[in-house]
Amino acid sequence: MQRLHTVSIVSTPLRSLPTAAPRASLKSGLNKGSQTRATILDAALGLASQIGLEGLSIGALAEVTQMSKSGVFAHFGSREELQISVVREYHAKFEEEVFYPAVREPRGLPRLRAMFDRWVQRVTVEIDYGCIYISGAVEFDDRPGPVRDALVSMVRTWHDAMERAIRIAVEEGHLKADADPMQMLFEIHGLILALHHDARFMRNPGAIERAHRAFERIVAEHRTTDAEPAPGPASLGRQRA
Amino acid sequence: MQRLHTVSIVSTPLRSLPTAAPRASLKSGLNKGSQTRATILDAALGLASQIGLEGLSIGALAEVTQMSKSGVFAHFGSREELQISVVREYHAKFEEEVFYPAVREPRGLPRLRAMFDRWVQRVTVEIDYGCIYISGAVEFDDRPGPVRDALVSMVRTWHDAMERAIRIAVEEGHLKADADPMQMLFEIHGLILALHHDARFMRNPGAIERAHRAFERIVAEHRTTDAEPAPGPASLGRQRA
DNA sequence: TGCAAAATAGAACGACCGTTCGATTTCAGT
DNA sequence: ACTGAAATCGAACGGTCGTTCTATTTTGCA
Repeated sequence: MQRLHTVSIVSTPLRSLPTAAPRASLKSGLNKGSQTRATILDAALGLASQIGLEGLSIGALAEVTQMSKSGVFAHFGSREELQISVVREYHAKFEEEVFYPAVREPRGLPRLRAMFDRWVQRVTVEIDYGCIYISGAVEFDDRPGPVRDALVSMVRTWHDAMERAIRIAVEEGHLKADADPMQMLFEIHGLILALHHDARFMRNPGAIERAHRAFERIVAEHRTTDAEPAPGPASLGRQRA
Repeated sequence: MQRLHTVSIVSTPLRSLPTAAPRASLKSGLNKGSQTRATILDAALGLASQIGLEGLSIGALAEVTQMSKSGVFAHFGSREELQISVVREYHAKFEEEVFYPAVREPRGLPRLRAMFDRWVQRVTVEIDYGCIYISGAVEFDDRPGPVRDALVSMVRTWHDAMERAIRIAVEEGHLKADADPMQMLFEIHGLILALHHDARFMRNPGAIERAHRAFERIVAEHRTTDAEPAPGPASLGRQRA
């Protein structure tokens, strides 16, 4: 029993167990076991983001990884545990690509902007990959159980981090004191969801630009006069198309 | 081979047949057949909005409607056709509850506001019911086929109607001439998605108020000085909690 | 009222699902 | 190199799925 993967992004109930608790080798930490487990998990991530967490099947996963069904199964003990592991894996990837780089930016507007930019990237880079937070939220919105709980917990963690970034931008004097962080988060999150919808489902081009424009409008509305300069039109083309 | 399904809400290819075209009885138009078909469809609608279009199973549907599997099946000919029928049924309900009443409001801002208000209601009244447009978009965003096509077509139809309402508000002089209807639609749609997410998945109270506040902010930003009066705080409590 | 047609039931199908279990192979520490 | 443990396989299970077929009941018009 050792604790692996936390929920991180700070400030969440924390707590976790490795589900199956393999007798870890003392050094490298990479048994043959955890190695193939990682391989499976990676394949599962891709598969789940295409057909959804509910669509994830052990049989399909076995085929993709060239293993036997029981071989795959043994690593997780149950389908549900596999789903939860996938959620955790996605969360880890999300942190690595969105949160950690952004939090290294200076406090206030720059950090907030970095968070949004990277969030947008994550949602659109996965234009053929799918955001598990979003698809999972829809799949499990009235399907109680551990998978839903895991999803809610991790989405909330990320939202909290985002809200904190907004709050800091107020503290730093970049945003007006009467800005409502929860309201701003609500609206910004809406932009991400609309982007996901328009880009992935409707296949409308130009959704990325619209999301950025809307974000800048929201920021502009709450910005103090002495805040750091607007990003200018250059920032619209900043991210790789 | 006959061509079926309309899209309606005006201005779309139009055309329709009842999917299976039963030899209709000349008067009431309600065979025993189409009667039970309607019953099944109603149950399917409820079931699909809980577990999703993909989760819809003929067996479960048979159990709910107290029929045999083959009895249910016979009405649609295939699971896929059942799914498409459900989508169409939802579309019809959506039109009836959102579009038609709103389009009876005066052109311009009042109509636009009515559309949004009713849209919000539709998404939140179904707080234990689920919006098939939203869940379907996520389920089928990379699952090509007739179901996806039907979904896209109907969502696009509604979005077009909404965009037209915005454009009319500009023509009527309620919104500034430089307002960008597609951009506004993008942002407003984001509010609906965020509302759905926060209310249904995160179970955050206050999402409805936040959606309305954000909408008013968007409108205020583009409103001309001589437009009709702002709705005042009363409108926030207007819809049944 | 009678009778064809429509609607429904019931059983069976092959396919895939998650899961269990015992046998077998591969790994890692000595 | 040996050996116990970990990892993997292969077959089988009961269950549900969508679908097909044939029989039976119900319906609606003459």
